[in-house]
Amino acid sequence: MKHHDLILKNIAKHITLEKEETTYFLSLLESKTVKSKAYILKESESCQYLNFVNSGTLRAYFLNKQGKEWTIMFALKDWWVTDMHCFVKEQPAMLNIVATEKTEILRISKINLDLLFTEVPKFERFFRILFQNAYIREQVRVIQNLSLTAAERYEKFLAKYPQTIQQVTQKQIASYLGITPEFLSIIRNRRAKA
Amino acid sequence: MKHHDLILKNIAKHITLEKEETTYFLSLLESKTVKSKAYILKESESCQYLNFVNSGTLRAYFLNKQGKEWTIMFALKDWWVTDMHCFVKEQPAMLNIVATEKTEILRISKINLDLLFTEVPKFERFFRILFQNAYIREQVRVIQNLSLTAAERYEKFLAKYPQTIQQVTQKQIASYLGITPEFLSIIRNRRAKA
DNA sequence: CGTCTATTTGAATGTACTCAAAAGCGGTGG
DNA sequence: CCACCGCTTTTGAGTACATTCAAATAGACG
Repeated sequence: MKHHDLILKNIAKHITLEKEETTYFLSLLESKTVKSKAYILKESESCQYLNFVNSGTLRAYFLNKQGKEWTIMFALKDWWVTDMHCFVKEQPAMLNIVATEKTEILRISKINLDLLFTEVPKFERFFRILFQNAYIREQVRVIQNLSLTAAERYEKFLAKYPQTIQQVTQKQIASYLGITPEFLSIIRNRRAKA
Repeated sequence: MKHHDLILKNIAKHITLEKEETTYFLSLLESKTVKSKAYILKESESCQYLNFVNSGTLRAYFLNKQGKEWTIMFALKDWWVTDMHCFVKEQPAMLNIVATEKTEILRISKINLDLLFTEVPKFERFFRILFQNAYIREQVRVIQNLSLTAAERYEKFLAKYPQTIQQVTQKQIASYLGITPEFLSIIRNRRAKA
């Protein structure tokens, strides 16, 4: 499988590119290999890139004032991820993004993305649909966080993410669910008995 | 102030329209007055419209299996609102949308919106930016729901929404914050003392 | 093998909920 | 215009869900 196949497939879900548009698009991308536990973004840094996960897994998290981690998302293969707020508004990052295993990304800088929108306006459509879906997903998560117990949220998590989610610790899952690792341990224990 | 001034200003925040594009866009809109407590969308109905609030306030909420309401958003003047999931995927609505006071909306059907994207591709850009911002806002809400206590979330709510938010009851605010009305009452009581 | 971190377990505590009842408030009809 | 009805808000007691802190155990990695 070639380097760019996955991202081109991802894009083909929503728009159809001409050959020269494809070439142009690919020319704007940078490829990068990220070691397990290496960061591609740290809080307070500038957030210049929108990242596509070609293989591996990234985890984006937020550190609150008490120094606790809250996981915003696990970005698996075929996902897009960045600190969107800071990428868009060109402000220092609030999120940290770290690889939970060896990960290959393709990334595009804000400058190049703006260029892309100008040169190939079709991409406005692509990202319109991408953000539309992202918005819907976050809204569903808000509803679930409001209306479900921790145990129910854990079930949803298991249903949503494949078991293949490598190297993700329970501590990290707990921080995604909004609970302590100790309490997740209790939930898992009860669950195993039932 | 003319009927369409607000929505045109809203759009002008992100894209610039030619005169005939403006005319065409306006021709796709329907205007509608909604009485206080009237619904513009009910669960299981088809969700055909994307709505712009010209004046007044709408409230979108979700009913869970136990029959409890969870408020997804208060859409004030100058906001866009619909059950996005069902609008996009053309599925029965999961949300209810109701006017908390007399409200004027401008709405566009899915068919007309698709037409608009074809005829005036600039609107892809407009909605790309709109959804991008919506996504960022929901993500912030997720972070806050995870990492803040109910009392802290209430403070954020007060800071975010103007006092002018009419006719909104504490019960509804509680359902937005993810707590019971009883507990919001306690929070307000403690707050008044401090 | 030793070290470091993750996970489990338990006791004590805090946050938020349920249920019930009283008080407040707004709208409607007589 | 007032009385009543229905809904919202408040208050309180008892409870459940989830956290904190501490200590023991298990796993991962160099």
